[in-house]
Amino acid sequence: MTDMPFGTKAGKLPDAARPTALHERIRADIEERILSGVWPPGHRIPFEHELMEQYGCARMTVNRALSALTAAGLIVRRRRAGSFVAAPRSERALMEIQDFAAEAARDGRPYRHEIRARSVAAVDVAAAEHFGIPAGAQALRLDCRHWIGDLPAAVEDRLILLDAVPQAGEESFVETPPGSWLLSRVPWTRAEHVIRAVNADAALARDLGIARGGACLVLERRTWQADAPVTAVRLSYPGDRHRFVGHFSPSGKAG
Amino acid sequence: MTDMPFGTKAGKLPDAARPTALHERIRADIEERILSGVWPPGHRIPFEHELMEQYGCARMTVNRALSALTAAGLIVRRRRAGSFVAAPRSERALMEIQDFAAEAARDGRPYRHEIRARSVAAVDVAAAEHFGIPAGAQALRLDCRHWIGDLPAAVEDRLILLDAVPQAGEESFVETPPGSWLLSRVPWTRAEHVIRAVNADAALARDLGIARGGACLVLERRTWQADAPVTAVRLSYPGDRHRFVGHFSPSGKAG
DNA sequence: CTCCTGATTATGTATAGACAAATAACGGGC
DNA sequence: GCCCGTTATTTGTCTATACATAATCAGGAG
Repeated sequence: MTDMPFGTKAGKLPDAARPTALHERIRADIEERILSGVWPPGHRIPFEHELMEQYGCARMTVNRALSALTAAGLIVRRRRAGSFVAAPRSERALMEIQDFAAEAARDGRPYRHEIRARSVAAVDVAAAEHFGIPAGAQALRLDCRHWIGDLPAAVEDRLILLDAVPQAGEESFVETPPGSWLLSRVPWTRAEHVIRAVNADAALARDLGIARGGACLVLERRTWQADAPVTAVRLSYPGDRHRFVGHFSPSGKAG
Repeated sequence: MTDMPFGTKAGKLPDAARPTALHERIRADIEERILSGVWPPGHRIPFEHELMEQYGCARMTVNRALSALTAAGLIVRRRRAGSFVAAPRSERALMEIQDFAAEAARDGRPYRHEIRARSVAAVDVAAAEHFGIPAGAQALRLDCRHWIGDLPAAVEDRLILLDAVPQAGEESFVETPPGSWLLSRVPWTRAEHVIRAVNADAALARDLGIARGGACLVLERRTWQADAPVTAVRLSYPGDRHRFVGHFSPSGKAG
């Protein structure tokens, strides 16, 4: 290998558009395995030493790829121990707003949730319209209410696509609310949030314990894994008891 | 220098906590100059060659710092030309939601805004309370309304601190609404957003052309530049005509 | 004057080697 | 068995060098 010219490695594969730089390709390879779930959170990824041999390159090149993944928050590195797939980021900007347990803990008030309905069925036209996803696929539908202290904090109407998350079918969600459960188990590649304000109708007012017509925050979130929908949720909060807070800095990290 | 051990450079300054790694320090130094406005958008930062001499290190070390800044979107690099301070990011997650002109353009409807009040004064106790910033400093207070087509889209109540943005005192904001004006001129280091839902009182209902008690989205944003407040704004939107949309992907980039 | 070409220059990628720092694992002393 | 210091391993940082790539610029041909 000592005679091998530098820029000539990995000979140009006849493949389509691949990342041109080797460190980029290594990074993409690993990222793909993490996002696809092949390497779950906590999994130890190969040592720099091993990757270096696997790709036939210098350690600096591998290191560069892993540093990028570290910066992106996808892996965590520990000297002497190795590099590990990071726990799915829970606090990415708007993400944090559904972590009721954490919010309650900050205030020193007890948090709990109740599952009010749970069913497995194909996504019908009404549900598809409601959540903005295609109809037909098998999905778990959950109706859930969150409490902080003795006041309702939110009503949650959620769909979990069983194609993407088959193990959700076995889960009761009595111990862990569906949001946290998904957050800690399922990596996502894209998420979309919509925030609206609505006046509570009779049912919502009753469920949230507020006056009819009271202003409510509605958060709709849809999450994809490589263009396949994972989950869609509509969370309704009493407007006078809940606010969404986001911190930003130019580096992109949440505060 | 050939005999100089590697890790011993820059001898430990008696300073307080500084970034430990040199590439980290270079990155932080440059970031600071960009965010503080010393190097405005478009400014060419020193060549790797120059920085390398300035810090007495190898090019790889400088390159690493600049690569990080590129990944963060703070600089843009062009071969043969050099590295330049990037234009302020305009679409960072929630940031986009106030760009009425863009929103209107998407829909093909005309956008306009009106300045309903404009005054310069020291921040009094009531305003300090209202916006959550310290009282005392000289500030420009703006009351503004945004229209999309012939419907009111939002009411804006804003404070611009003249210590941080002195040139705002000379600006009428008739051509460019204050949000866009600030976004394109003033870099920020930290921003905080709060989103709430409220029932419109009589004044707000009148200004937005909605029924009294109608649900409204309220966005409060505060922006700092190195711990000094830059601007604070409260935007109120009709809940049935406005929604906040955010796209996220794991790499942290907005979609 | 225009178009093409080649030189120049700054960034992009990669190497091989070296030392530093942290820490998991091992082994000995009690 | 438990505590503690030593060792080995892995990541973190940096160097000095090399060649690749892209874009600008100057010069020459038409």
